[in-house]
Amino acid sequence: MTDKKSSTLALYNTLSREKAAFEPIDPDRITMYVCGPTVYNRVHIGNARPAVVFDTLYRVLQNEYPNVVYARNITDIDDKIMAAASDLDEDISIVSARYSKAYFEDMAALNNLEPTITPYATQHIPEMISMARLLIEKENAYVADGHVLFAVQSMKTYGQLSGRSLDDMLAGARVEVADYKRYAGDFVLWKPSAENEPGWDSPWGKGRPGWHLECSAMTEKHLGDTIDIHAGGQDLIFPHHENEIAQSCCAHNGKPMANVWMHNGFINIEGEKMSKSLGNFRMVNDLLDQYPGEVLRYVILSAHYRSEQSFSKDLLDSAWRSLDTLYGYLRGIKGSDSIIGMQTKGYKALLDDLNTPLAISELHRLAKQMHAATGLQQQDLRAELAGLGSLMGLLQSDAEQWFTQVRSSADISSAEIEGLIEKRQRAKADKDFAGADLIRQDLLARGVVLEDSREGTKWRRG
RNA sequence: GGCGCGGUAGCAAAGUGGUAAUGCUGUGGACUGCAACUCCGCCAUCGUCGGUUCGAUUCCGACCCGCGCCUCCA
Repeated sequence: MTDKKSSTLALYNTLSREKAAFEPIDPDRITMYVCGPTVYNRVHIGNARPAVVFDTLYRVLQNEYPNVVYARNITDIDDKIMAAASDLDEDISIVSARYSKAYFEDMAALNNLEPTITPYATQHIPEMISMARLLIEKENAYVADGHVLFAVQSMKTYGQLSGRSLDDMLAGARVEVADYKRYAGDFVLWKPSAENEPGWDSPWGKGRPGWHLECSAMTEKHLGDTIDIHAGGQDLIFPHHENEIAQSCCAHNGKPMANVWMHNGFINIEGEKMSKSLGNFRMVNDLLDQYPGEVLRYVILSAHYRSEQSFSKDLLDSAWRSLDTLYGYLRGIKGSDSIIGMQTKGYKALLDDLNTPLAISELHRLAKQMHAATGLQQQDLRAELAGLGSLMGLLQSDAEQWFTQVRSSADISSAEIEGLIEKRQRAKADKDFAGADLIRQDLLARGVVLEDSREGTKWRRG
């Protein structure tokens, strides 16, 4: 942190379609908003990508600036949650509480830091109502049939983020034209709730907010009218972010909602987008039964965030082996220092629009170099490796634990393993190699790999 | 139909106007009682065809192929 900054953070901005140097509105208070989950189910690995990617950005920003305010919301009122609640015959608040808790657990398992603020939609209903009201006053919105609708034609620049004209948008076949809409592209700010549906009193009767309004209201309240960075998955560009911009910009007299808009690519399964409708999604918690969270994180960070990313069992296994190699180097070298070298190739890679694949290659380079070095130099390299890893949420576990941690209740205990290793040691001393090999094979069959070295026998669960 | 992204070794994945990082896999060897780990080495001319250039995978154009968005969606 004492290094003087020589490089600058450059980020690709969806709005301008180019990479540009990041210029904070207020260097003493960086503001970032990332769209969080709608909590009606467990999340899949595709939902985890933005969380991991922008968590990494959060870490880099924290290293660059003294005060970073990172908000990631929970959408806890939505028709899908209502549907899930009705299926389960539970109150909507029970469903959303269960799945928001599950989300936090999954995100923590992936080594994501907790955001500074986690706003809940249902706790911001008054703010949403007042924003909808303001938009009606400014004639950007109108009331029709119990709904409040945003009139997209009232905003000249509507469509800028996604690069579409109004005509283009309507050319698509999927626009549902409700008869109360003045214009087919208008979207809902507030909609009426039936007696048996959750709702809040409003000037337009009992109802609930539209999805887009939630994020605009929460961003305004916690971060301000114009924020530094707003991020999410590519599929949010249109309509979600486009509509957020429309709402916030019109409510704030034309001020931009965010200076930088960032969007991560999708995760593909066999060349196709992972999605709930295709049924090819992998739930994070299911994967966590089989892989350490760090392996999932490594996979996510091994591709650039804007690219689409392949996902398969082979990749998970390969990532696991890569981490084993890295932790293997770390295993024999004690030390707890962590230094972030701001002039290093790895750090510069992260500053360059989060080039995590390049930064990971630096992790490997540093680890090898550390392995070959001795003494003080080795300690320095170890600290640098830990420091670069810390920016990506990698390599922060204890190396010994990484290899020996029990992963399932069916695992053989560490004490038993060590007992067998001792027995094998005696067999080897007696030149009973057949007996020694038998023990080794037995352990291998039970998921334990032995590694002999001058310092003795190391083992790992593999 | 409109808008956008991509095609780099077996699998992934960076990158650059001057003959292509890194990881996993495979493979030859060293180490080892044998293995495992580790170490040394090997394995691609960057979708196709043209153009610009002394020189292009990297710039331009055309074409082929794949993928995404167009109000459920990270």
